Amino acid sequence: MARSSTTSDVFNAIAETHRREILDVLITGEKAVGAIVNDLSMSQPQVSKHLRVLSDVGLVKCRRDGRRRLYRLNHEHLRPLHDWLEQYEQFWNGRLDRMDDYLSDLQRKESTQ
Amino acid sequence: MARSSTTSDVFNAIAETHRREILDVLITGEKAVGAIVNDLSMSQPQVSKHLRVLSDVGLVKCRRDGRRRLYRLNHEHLRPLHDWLEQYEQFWNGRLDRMDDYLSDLQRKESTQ
DNA sequence: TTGACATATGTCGATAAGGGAATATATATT
DNA sequence: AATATATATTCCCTTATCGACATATGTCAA
Repeated sequence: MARSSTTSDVFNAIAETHRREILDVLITGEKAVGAIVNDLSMSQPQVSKHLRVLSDVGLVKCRRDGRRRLYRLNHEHLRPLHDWLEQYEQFWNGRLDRMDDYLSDLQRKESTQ
Repeated sequence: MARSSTTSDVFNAIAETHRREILDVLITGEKAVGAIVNDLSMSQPQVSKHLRVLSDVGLVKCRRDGRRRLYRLNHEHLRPLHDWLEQYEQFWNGRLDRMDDYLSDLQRKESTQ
């Protein structure tokens, strides 16, 4: 068996540097494919295909505007990643992380009330 | 060019379900390869190979103990993931997330003092 | 309608992944 | 020394990736 498909889940989808770059570009807001092509140095077909993958896993939504297609982030679908990562956050150091711990505790307490 | 190698960075390393499972098992603490093989339903060579990948990207550390090898998490190396994800956290909803925002603000303020 | 523009899709080649089975290596035991 | 145990490595196979290039699809404008 080969590696699991990039469209199988968010983890595989964001494993690609270029796809993360596309998401990063979309943070600033809705963008047409051409705009993304300009921002990053990628061919148009390349961008379209990566957008397809991102779309398949739900990380991105599309809207037509004339002959252009405007893509935007669909942040909620990064949840699985966030949730998985959260298990490990307690181990990190530094001020912000101690804060995170505090938050987790807080949430834990709330959820048992 | 094909997809970038799993050993190239953390993102690719954790794209594999089995590798995430291994990490999850190691959350409880140091474990020998055999123990991991027992916990998950994977062959020993399979586990060893995945451990190799995880080790290459630094997500896991190894220690010898007789003829066994004890593996443990190396949480800090999940940082890149955490940092990348953080950009998107502001968009999420719910109580905990509003808390996260609050924390980010707090840190931002502190860093500019 | 014809042509320009924006985007999507298909094909091909090179590369590498992940699993299975077999085997190598290292360490302990007798 | 011989054997058993624990783990790593190698080889082979099937499959999917990503990028390049070419082409199809869809939409607007004259």
